[in-house]
Amino acid sequence: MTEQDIFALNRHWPYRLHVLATLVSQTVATLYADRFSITIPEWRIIAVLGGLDEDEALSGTAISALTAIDRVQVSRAMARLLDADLIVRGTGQTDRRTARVSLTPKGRTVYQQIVPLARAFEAQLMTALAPAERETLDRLVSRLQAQAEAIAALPKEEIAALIGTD
Amino acid sequence: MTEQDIFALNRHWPYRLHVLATLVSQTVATLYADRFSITIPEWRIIAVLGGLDEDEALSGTAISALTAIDRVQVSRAMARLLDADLIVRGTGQTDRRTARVSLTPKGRTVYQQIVPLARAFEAQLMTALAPAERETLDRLVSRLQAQAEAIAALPKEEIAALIGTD
DNA sequence: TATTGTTATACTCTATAACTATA
DNA sequence: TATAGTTATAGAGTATAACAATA
Repeated sequence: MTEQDIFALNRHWPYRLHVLATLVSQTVATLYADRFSITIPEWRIIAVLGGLDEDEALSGTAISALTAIDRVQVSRAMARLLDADLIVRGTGQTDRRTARVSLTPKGRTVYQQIVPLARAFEAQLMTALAPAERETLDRLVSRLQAQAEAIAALPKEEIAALIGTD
Repeated sequence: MTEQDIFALNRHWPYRLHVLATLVSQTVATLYADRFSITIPEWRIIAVLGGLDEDEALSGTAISALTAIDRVQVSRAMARLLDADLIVRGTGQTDRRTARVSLTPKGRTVYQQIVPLARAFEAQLMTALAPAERETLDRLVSRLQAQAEAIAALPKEEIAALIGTD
């Protein structure tokens, strides 16, 4: 077996992306859990609700799309947030199947406290890169994300054909 | 609330990294599950064992370090791999606490089949970037990884001090 | 019939602690 | 006492399916 035939896991992009994202998520998750007793999915829901005007609200489906959390998990995270009195939910006026979810005053307070924390953590992480490098990373990661979405959207047989192993 | 005070989740690096890594992992996980009935942690263990010479072996602790999977999860993934007859484990000769884990012939066959699949998938993903851009991404992500590790290694109080919110 | 959302099930991940065997 | 590894427990993530209410 020659040198280049050995598979180096730590040079493999799916692995590297997972290790980095997991380390970042876990560090942030610990911060949020310690200070606000909320999980990452709960934080993401608060984050999208916090951007709304006072009279606005989102449905579960909209929250799912905006947070990349699936419907079932949104439903469960919302149950916890309701229990903690951080969100309220009403019923859609025209379509009574849809929920109208928004932050309570208590939820808004958490939002206002957690956003500076999220930004400060991100700033600390990104000190590793110069501003121009951050823009480069932004561009490259956006293209990778688009490619990953394109591959994931294919039927399984087409993925198999694409990677030439069927 | 002015425009820039609104927190945009989809511009937040911890979120972006997580979404990308998760999408990639899930797509790959489905491929591996369909063809080899193995999970991502199992694949990673096979990947590091596959790089060994015939007479070499790794301990559980070494596997844990090389795969970024914690001891407990390594133990459980190894139990599944033993059950599937993909690995064997002996006992260290000098230190009988340590395991000596290596691939079975069947495990080596899986390794030889799955590595081209992993490489082909990665190649498809990385078609989004030109070779020079891949090198740039490599460099930037390595620096981010180092910074994330540096932050995660700090005691909680120091992280709090670092992000100036205590 | 299709969609919104909840509930059920099952498996994996993650973290912690307790435990054993050995050093 | 410390380390390698396993087992137990519990909370959270993930995927699927079934279901109720509504459209």
